[in-house]
Amino acid sequence: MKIATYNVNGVNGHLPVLLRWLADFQPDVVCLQELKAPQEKFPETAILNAGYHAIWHGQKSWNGVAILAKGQQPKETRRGLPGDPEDPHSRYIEAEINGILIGCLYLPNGNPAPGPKFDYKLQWFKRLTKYAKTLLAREIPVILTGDYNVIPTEFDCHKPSSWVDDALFFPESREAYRKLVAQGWTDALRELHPNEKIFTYWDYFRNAFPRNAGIRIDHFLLSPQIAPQLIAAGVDRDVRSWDKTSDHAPTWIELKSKTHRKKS
DNA sequence: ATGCCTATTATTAATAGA
Repeated sequence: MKIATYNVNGVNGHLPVLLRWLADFQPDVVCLQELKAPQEKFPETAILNAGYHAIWHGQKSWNGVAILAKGQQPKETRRGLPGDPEDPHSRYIEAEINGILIGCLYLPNGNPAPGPKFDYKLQWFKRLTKYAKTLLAREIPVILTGDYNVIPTEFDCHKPSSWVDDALFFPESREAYRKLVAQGWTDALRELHPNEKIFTYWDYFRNAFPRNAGIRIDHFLLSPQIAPQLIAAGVDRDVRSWDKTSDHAPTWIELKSKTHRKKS
């Protein structure tokens, strides 16, 4: 079972790239962020024609998240994080698929930092961390994936010195991520590739992709009830080189199916 | 130190992204 996360940076603006990638890669589940489309402008028909059923939470201009499942309807279990009913941003949606609870999140960017946007980022992080703890307490297979907008360590970026004034790399952001993972989550890509430079985002600026000046900010966190099934993880870097592409690349994991697990 | 580039919304400039 292949599960991917992809910050599309405009689901309509980059629809051709999304459809081409879906056709090539054939993931079973996809979490999308930055739809940048209101609820009624989600390209449901095009995605259905590609073989995927979807749930989504749109928003005009910014944010927006979706979960796609190949050949089946995702069973929605939540939209919006608990803790602030007034929060107007569409940044969290959750579904049950094949007995796995999948949370798709788009954590706030937080720039410029410090400032009110950074405060919002840390507040949102707190809500996520609190909610994540309740998920772990249920002792079920859970995957929290998406654009965390956090560079976890110096090793997760091309040149740490150029990110020190950025909300993605602020000590508070990294500490919040560290605390979240320390609840008992497995950072899937780092787990399987502890010594590899892995990037999921490259600036449109500065010729960043050809220079491989990237950062790792799209993450998969696995609960202990699903982590043992992790068999592969990676980034579809090629997609970042396509014409009219997002500044993120699709990031994915592969899980052993339960029936196979019993054999090994 | 700053802007670089790109998408969206709304009119050619502002805002946000990271």
